[in-house]
Amino acid sequence: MALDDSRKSEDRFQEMLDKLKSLDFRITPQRLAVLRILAASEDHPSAEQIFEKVRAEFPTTSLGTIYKTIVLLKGLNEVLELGFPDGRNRYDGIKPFPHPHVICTKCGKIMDPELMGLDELEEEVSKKTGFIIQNHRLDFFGMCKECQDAT
Amino acid sequence: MALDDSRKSEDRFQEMLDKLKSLDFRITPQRLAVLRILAASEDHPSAEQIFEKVRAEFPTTSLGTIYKTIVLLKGLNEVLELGFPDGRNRYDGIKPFPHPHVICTKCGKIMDPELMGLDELEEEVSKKTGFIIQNHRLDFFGMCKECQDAT
DNA sequence: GTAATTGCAAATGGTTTGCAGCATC
DNA sequence: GATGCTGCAAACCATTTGCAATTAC
Repeated sequence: MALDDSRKSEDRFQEMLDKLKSLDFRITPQRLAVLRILAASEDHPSAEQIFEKVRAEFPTTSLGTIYKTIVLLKGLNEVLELGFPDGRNRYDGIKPFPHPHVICTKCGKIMDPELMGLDELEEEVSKKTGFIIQNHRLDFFGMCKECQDAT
Repeated sequence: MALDDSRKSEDRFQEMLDKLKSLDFRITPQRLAVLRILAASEDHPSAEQIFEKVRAEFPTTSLGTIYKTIVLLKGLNEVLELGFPDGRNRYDGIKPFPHPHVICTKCGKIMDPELMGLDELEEEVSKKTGFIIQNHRLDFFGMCKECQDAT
């Protein structure tokens, strides 16, 4: 991880921690571990993956606590849940707002491409349908460079 | 339903039926019922909703058979599955290819807005990430006109 | 001290699976 | 008549829930 990334991760961790403190939620070692991992994970980890990492530094933690912490952070808009119908949900604590994703259907890698023009699309949809749009989700599915080369 | 819609629905039904026949799948009353309902449903029904409608005309049908038929049609690219992480999946047998959806978070209504420029977006993503894109999913979430007025 | 949080275990629920009997071709 | 399909019931499995014990404040 580059110095710049490590700096961003720390900032993001502090941001989430401040939010929890300001709302009088209790700061437990388990929650701190989840925050630290979410702030440092560029790879959109699953609940299970977060669990394994938390366990490494705090072995008594249970999976239920991971889920409860995620629910809490979702409610505070501090983590973005990428729900998938096969039940393998993934989480993004770095950019906890809607943004497009590119997902490798072979290895499961998830990346964030930078795309313009989504806000305009949202406005177009609103005009054409009369909906008040609150949220969106845009996923592209395909095969990543590494998996292509591995063929 | 307008005459035009009823005509389209019949065409679509025939299209799916022909596909099943050409591939030597057996034509059962249950399958015919599912095809007819999918071809006529603009509202992106759930498996349960398809089940209820099939049951109305063919009471011994089981939910398992509905799911098996859906799996079959998915494999033939004759139905689009809109999977949701809460397990309430919805199906589109009329336009069985990726297209954007607008979803009412209050009443569950799903509409198809006509949007341009998605193919270009797909190409942009491919260039920027090196992925070969095979598929995509674009959902907008919000509140429909009727639910706004009901407030 | 007390109210929130944890850890454990059981429940949830849409979908999938296995299999015996039945219907299609 | 052989094979594929149906109906039933059990299994699946990530997530949620209930509750007694523990911990942050």
